[in-house]
Amino acid sequence: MEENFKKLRQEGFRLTPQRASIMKFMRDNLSHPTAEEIFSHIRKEFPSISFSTVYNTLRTLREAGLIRELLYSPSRFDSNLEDHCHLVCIDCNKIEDFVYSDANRMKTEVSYQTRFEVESCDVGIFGLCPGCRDKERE
Amino acid sequence: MEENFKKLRQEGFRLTPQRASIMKFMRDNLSHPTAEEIFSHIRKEFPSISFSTVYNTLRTLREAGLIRELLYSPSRFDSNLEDHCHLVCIDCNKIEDFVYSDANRMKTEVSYQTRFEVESCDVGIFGLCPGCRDKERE
DNA sequence: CTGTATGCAAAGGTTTTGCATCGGG
DNA sequence: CCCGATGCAAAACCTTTGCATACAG
Repeated sequence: MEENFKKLRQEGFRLTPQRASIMKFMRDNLSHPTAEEIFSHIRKEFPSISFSTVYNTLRTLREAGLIRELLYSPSRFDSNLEDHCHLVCIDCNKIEDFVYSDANRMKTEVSYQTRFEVESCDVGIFGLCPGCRDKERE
Repeated sequence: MEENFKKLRQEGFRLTPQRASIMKFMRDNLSHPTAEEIFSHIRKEFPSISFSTVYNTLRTLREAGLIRELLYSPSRFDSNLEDHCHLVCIDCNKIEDFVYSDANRMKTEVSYQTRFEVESCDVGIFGLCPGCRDKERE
């Protein structure tokens, strides 16, 4: 935890009590909470905290590389029902397909090792598409 | 395409010109369009089409099993920065982790075979968690 | 002290819903 | 013909932004 506080400061952000509380909650919580869930929990300790502080803090933590966000918004629609990877550009938001032959093996592994009933899967690979990568280097 | 029309009807939905047009657009379009992009395109053919028809149609096509939707909303936050799978329950929306050892190999494969600069990945496996699976069978 | 973070309210963007009318089967 | 689909408007939901105040460094 101290390490995370240090990293936050190294990235040029201040360590406020609200931020520390959210960071602790995230560390102790494996359930991938939504902003709403985080807000509800933190409010017990900081009754006056606002939604915007929660959102701002989450963005800050994301920018400091301390958390990741699972997000597709707006949602996207795909008529390709075969399991395949999506190469998602974090800059221009374009999505390309990438055929990944092991998708089925992965699903089988989950079915085999857990009691989860697998229906479909989506592999998102996030990064920079060739165009945006070149732009970034200019 | 005829096959898709047939399946739509088999699932108990009507085939309207608007739906047929959206289905054709989805089939010809590999770019994972958003509802807004679909709306803009379909409006050229049906100037009077409304956003709600687009959304309703997309839900219908999803329910008929003709398209899939890439969506996490509201977004979720994860302090586990290691690459891992998420088992997402499509009924109760809970997310569990599943360690998938091949995540790195997958990223390497993408780096190797494409000019995409990989930063992170997220493997979503969708289905029913044990609890909801049992509930469904009652 | 200085400038960033907070809290509030308001706006922005995305998706859903209610309802009268239309039209597919 | 009937019931589901459309189109419109309004609401609901999720997230971001602007601004005055508070407080971390």
